[in-house]
Amino acid sequence: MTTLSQVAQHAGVTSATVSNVLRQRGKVGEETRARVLAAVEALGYRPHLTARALAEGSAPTLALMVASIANPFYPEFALAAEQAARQHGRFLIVCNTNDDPDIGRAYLDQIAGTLSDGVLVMNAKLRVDDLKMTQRRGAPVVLGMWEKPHEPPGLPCVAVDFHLAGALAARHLIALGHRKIGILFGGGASCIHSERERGFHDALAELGHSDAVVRIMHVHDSVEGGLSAGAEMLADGLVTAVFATNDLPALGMLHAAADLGIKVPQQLSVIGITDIQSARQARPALTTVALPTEQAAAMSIALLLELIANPSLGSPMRTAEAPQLVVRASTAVVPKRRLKRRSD
Amino acid sequence: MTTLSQVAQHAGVTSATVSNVLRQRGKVGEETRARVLAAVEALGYRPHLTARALAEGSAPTLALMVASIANPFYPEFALAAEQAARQHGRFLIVCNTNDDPDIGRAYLDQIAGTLSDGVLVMNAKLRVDDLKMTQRRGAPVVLGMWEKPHEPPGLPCVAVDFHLAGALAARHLIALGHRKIGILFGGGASCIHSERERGFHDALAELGHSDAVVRIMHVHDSVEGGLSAGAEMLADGLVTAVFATNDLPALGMLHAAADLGIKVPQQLSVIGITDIQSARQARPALTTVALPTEQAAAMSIALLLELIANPSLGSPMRTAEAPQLVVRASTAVVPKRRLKRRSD
DNA sequence: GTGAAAGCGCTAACAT
DNA sequence: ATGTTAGCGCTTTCAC
Repeated sequence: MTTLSQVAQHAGVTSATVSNVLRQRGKVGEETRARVLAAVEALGYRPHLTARALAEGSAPTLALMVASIANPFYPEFALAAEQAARQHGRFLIVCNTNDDPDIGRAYLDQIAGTLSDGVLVMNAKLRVDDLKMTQRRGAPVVLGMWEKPHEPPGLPCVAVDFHLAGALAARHLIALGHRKIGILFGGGASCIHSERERGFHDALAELGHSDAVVRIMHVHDSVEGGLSAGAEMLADGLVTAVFATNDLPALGMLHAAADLGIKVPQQLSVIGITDIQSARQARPALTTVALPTEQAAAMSIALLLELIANPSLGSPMRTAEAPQLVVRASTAVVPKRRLKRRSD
Repeated sequence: MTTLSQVAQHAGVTSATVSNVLRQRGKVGEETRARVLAAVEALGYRPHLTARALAEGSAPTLALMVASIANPFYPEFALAAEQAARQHGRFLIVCNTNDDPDIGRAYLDQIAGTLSDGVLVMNAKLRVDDLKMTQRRGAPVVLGMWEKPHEPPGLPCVAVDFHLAGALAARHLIALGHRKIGILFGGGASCIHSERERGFHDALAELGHSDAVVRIMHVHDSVEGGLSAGAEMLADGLVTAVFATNDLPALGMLHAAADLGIKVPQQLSVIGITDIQSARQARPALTTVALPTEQAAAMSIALLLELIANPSLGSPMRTAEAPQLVVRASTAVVPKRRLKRRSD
């Protein structure tokens, strides 16, 4: 390993000078500068980021807390977050909490404020107390996707209008004539998905179709969850459309329909929320409400960096662009039979 | 932030003693020990990992270099790697190189040996020279999945027998009676996939069916790549089975078949390699050759840690368990018609 | 058993 | 324009 002072020695100057030329700080003589640069080159010097961090009192990394990077939603967010961090000269440490608040806390305890300057949370399964305590220790925390733009969480966050996302799904289904709708409610009772479901119901009410929801099932937020619940929901042939609060169960529903020989979208419409990669790739391609995932990731990193630079900012809430309906091949107008049946 | 010396002061001892009780090192008096622990508790002290790293001359993080964490293959590997690292008290920095050797080099330059003690590479798009130089600087490098167990790469690695993976696919297809086989060759010409393809061909030769491959197409290693190539490959209805060197194009092929109204597996068999999550979830579920992804990740981390502890180990190669054929719903015996046609 | 002191590699005043 | 001098928070000999 080559150190600053070795470079200094080689260049016949002192390490402070080397530091200065490397960080373009104080004015350094043109000739000295060249000599230093040559020494850096000759010795293959690379700054020791850990030492620099200690001296500067700040770390070059940010922590990203997710339930599991293997969940198909996170990688897209993580990629965008890492790129954004990278552009600001920061590295990203990925922390999988496995939805266990204790693992999350252990992570926060260890790295927040020591190894990482800030924490980006994309996982609701962390205790708010732990997050606040992390903040108090001096490491900013931002919530990567807060579901209620109109109800700040008391922590810095980037809000995404999940209520609207649900509403968009409802309007789409109603516009297609669906009046017998099933809901696949993912991710546990008191979670982020409830806002989506509320948006769905509210839109239904606005449109005068509050009674259109004929089935609601809570499912594990996964393809498998949607698959098993789907088989049950589809059994009696009542519903003509299914709204899943997330793409994964929606995809599972697609499979359930296929297994039962039910044609999508001819006999059944399916809509999800998020627009993950596999939604585009599914057969039929999934109609869904796209979330501004990448934008939210980039905004989160930007906010985090601002908070690190200026901790007195409080708990600002930034709002990402609105979710957007993406119509693909899994939704269509309600089959005639169903429309008739409804009128009796 | 609470520092060691603050704790020391609070406990009426010196920081060396606090350090000792915290790291269970030198013998500390039972009574002092209790007092220190109480102070730690009272002040909410957490060790500053960066400072510790600098003092110890080693970092608590490992770097994982991947092309893109958003590629469906990497998250599973990354999760396993992070868990393994975690169990050894290490954190994982994820570096997306976007298949750009220059980005990879920039990463290596910056973090290897300073922020991270070692580098796990899951991406062939890094220059070997850069990796060797990283090693020379004192940061061990391990290749997460080396494709040739019988040809060590000159760098520490965990080998997975990709030749066998290809062979297993071939034997399966031949056993089912397929004699008109198309190959979707993913990931660029001189890449990791060539070993799989070679394994496929070698097995064919062994079985006396070298002429069974009637189409070979190079495709982008993605669902889209398989989809577009698939449409073309299937156009004339010649092939009865398709071997894709990776699951992603295999999945794309499934879609291409669906789009053309070709039934899988009744009219067409499709087999991939890897066994990513979506292979299980596809309809029909994809027959594939499962790679020991998680084991390779865990072994890679273990090897990396060994090398960090003992740099004089050289370039050991560990071999992960053999790939395994996983028969699901996308392959079946060749349709009769095809068998007949072959005999004319 | 506990303390004193040096130092990890770098930064940032402050001198000169 | 360059050098001197303190640290950053922790670990680790080496004395006592």
